[in-house]
Amino acid sequence: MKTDSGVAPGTATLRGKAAAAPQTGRQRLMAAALQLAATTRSLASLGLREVARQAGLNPNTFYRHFKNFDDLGLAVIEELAGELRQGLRERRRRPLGDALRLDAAKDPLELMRRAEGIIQESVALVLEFVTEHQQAYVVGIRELHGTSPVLRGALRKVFDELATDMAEDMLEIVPPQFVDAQAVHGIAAVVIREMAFYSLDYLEQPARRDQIRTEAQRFILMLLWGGMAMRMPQLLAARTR
Amino acid sequence: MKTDSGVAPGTATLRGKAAAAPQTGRQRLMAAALQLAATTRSLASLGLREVARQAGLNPNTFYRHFKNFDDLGLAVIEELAGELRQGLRERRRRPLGDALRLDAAKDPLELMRRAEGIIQESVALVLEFVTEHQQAYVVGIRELHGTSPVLRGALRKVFDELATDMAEDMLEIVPPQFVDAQAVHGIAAVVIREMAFYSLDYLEQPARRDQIRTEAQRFILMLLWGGMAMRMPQLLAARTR
DNA sequence: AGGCGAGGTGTACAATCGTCTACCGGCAAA
DNA sequence: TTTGCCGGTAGACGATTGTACACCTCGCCT
Repeated sequence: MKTDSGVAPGTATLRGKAAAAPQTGRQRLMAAALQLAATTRSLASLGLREVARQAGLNPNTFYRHFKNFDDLGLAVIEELAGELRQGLRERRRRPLGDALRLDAAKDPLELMRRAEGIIQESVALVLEFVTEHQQAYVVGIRELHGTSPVLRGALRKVFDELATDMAEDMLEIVPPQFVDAQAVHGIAAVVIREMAFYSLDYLEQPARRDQIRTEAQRFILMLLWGGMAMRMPQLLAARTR
Repeated sequence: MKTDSGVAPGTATLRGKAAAAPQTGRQRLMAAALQLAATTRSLASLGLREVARQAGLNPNTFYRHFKNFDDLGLAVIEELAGELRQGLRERRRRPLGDALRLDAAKDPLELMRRAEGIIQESVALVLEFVTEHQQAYVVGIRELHGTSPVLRGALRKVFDELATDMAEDMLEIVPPQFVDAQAVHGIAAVVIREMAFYSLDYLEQPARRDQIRTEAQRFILMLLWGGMAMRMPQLLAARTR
């Protein structure tokens, strides 16, 4: 393995053979970087030649498409963020028929009982999505605390958008007179972040998956209870007064 | 800057001059690694020569003390974890006189009102401690999601110990009949993790410090409310039934 | 007095890195 | 038809890396 072009030198003349992957060079580089980052090391610390080798391309080709490594990172994030956001939105919409919408007129206890079911499905959906996009998720979380301020900023924005989406959906489910609208966004942000943690565990410890799932559900439910209780402390006080 | 020994070649004959830092070589290497990791890049991706240069030592000296980079990382983590845990414990004990202990006989509303004050102090203490150990904290969080399974495991254990400490203290403050003991540990774990996030923001955005502080306080309080509400749902239901 | 191991230094080497310059095939616009 | 550009390759450069081998010098133990 002395040559730089690694797996398949693929001189231009042989390119036509077995073209099972009609990917453009740019996509191949991004995929290679993602795979390497997920298994080997941090995105920012990848080698230019390393990525090119993994992609089966000449090191110089990298320059044609990206100038920095931050540039590549941003492209990867942008692509994956779009996919993730859209995917989550689609799935989260699906199981919520009108039958599941919580009636504002019901009492809090009944509300929470039904919220429990909805949360159960939502958590399952997120975890399912995560397993399908394992690489992207691991790298995303890694880079969220990484060394590149550019990537960190981009990822923070992505997470914030996800939180906004989730808050929006939560407000559709739980009527606003039970929880503070601003608090809902805060809850969503925390949930998104914590789900990242749970997801890592979920991916790495397949044996504990059920336990992690119920743990995540309990946590979200607790946050919801907390939001309600803070909004209506008199409910808690009602009994002792 | 062509030489490897960087700042001060410090040949053995000149060593005596201005020995303001009586550090052993091992400590110097660890300090150098920490500083580089905090400012430059991930701990695992540091260069052997780079660290030695920063420490003002010969590259080969590294081998005398550590074999892997994981080895160095573990040493750094171990040292800092002890310091952090002890520091936090000391400080958390200080402001809690008997006067602040919450009486189990009081009603939940009064309990939460007083818990608010305690949380306020606790958050302030953590953030103060974080500002003092900025480097260690940043690196710790970075490496918690890093590429080295060894370091990740070690850091996870550290965070878990911190959570256990916090849970212990919480149970001293909030009587167990108001919250589930197991849930308290869960709350503490989440709080520790989230405080890590808040701390990063706190360090990076000095202008928003006050806002971040109150946000963290609100979050913890909400979790506490949630824990109580889950323990005693009949309190919430009491009003509407 | 002698041995010896721990901590430190210097030199050397192969490998890899990022980057520069030059070359080439196809394809689209002129 | 020619021109120009886009995506790809080849080769070479100096710099930096991890590691191996050899040497030195304390302090401690016997």
